[in-house]
Amino acid sequence: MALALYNSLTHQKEPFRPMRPDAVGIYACGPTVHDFAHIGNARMVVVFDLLVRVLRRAYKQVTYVRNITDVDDKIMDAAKRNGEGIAALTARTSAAFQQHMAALGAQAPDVQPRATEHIPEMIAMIQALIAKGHAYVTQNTVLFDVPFDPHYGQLSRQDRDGIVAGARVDVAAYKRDPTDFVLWKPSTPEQPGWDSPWGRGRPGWHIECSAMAEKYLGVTFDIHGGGQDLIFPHHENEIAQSTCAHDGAPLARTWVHNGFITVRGEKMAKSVGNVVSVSDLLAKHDGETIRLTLLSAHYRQGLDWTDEVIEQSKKALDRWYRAAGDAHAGAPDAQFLAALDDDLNTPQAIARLHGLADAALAGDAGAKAALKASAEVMGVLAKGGEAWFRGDAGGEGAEIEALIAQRAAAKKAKNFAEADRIRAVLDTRKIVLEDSANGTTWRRA
RNA sequence: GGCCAGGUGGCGGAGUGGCUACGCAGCGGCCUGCAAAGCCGUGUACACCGGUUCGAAUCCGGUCCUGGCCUCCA
Repeated sequence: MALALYNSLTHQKEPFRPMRPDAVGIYACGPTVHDFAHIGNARMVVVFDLLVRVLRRAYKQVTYVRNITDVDDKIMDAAKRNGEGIAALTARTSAAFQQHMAALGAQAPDVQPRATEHIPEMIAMIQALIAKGHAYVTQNTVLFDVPFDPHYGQLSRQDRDGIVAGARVDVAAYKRDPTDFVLWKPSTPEQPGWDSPWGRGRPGWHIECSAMAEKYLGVTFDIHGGGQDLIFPHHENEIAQSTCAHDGAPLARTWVHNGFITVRGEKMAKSVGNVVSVSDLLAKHDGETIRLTLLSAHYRQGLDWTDEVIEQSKKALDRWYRAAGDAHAGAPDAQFLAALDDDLNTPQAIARLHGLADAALAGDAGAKAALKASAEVMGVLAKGGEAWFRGDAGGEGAEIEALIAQRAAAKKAKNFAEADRIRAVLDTRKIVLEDSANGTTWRRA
């Protein structure tokens, strides 16, 4: 079965057909590195990581570009608050981002362009837009002329009147039309800035993605995506800039947007004070558990982040590791792959993994190998069973084995009170014992 | 107000015009010295009201409710 994806541009699920037979270009809007990544950033990363893994199985050459926005007002504010230079801040936060996403099993994109390293490309695109009459200069600011673009609003299905009517922000006086948006704006001497035909300044938010996508993927490419909040205005404006700069050539053929995460039923926001950071989660949970939780709901649905859903994912992984932890990966299961091909239907794919685990636990070696291989396509079950259940702490091992031996002796002597006491002691240390015909093994809870 | 998603059993969460989703929790049992793990069995679901149909939770119309976006946002 071939891959089908829901295209937010057409509002329907479509068979995916790349522009070239063996090569796919995909661009995802990455983080603005003003702070450490939160679980919402992570969902986008994990969803697109999975999409890229699925694409790589089907196409020889997949080019995955995910940008890093390292010039932005929030970054300037954060740097000021921390008494830290902007370069130091973005170096620190983007390094942490790489680390945290790797811990979630996300492979690095092929290209991770930074906005600050592509200023000339942005200036060139802005100049082209001015030359074609799609942008105008006023007060050292360059603005995109929205009413001049008849196709504006096709992605978000908003017309100009609706945008104006719903506006929550005061319209800057220098705009010809309330919907016009900034391509370039002046910087004060203490703000980061670059020389340009319009004076020293910095780019607007949207132009970086248009310029960098063109540089690395060409004028028109296969897939563009990000969180669904980016549909408007960010992606709408990208489409406007790119298509107008490229004489009507579309920016991307398929648009993929992932849903939002709520935290215990509430919107996750700084103002609510419930932002869940990836680094905090990694301190308490294995990256695979977090990854599976992020994939436990379909990517376009909302996902409510609670301790219960994390616990469920942990239990699922325990079971799968028990069923196939040390197996050699075989070929991934066909039903599993079909579920992913169907617009990344991870809940159905996960259901299939449970079925394979049942068969594997019943002694089916083929199911065991298929479980291992299938789960690895999803980016989980990649460790050995030993590593999963016991972790790296080797120093404790000998001591635990000694206690297990003491308990075995007590059991042999029918001294069950002593045997249970030893088990209880280990239990307080979150060590669980499992007796079987072949002896006793231990694992961390 | 405009645009877009949704409302499924105690919870999480797919799907479908007629056939058990799946998982977690619960309950009963097997196994076990007792547990853990594993295994077997087990329950009430498709927001509401109409309509189409042999048959709808699934299609159509209406109602109610929830969430997101409407120039900071993954």
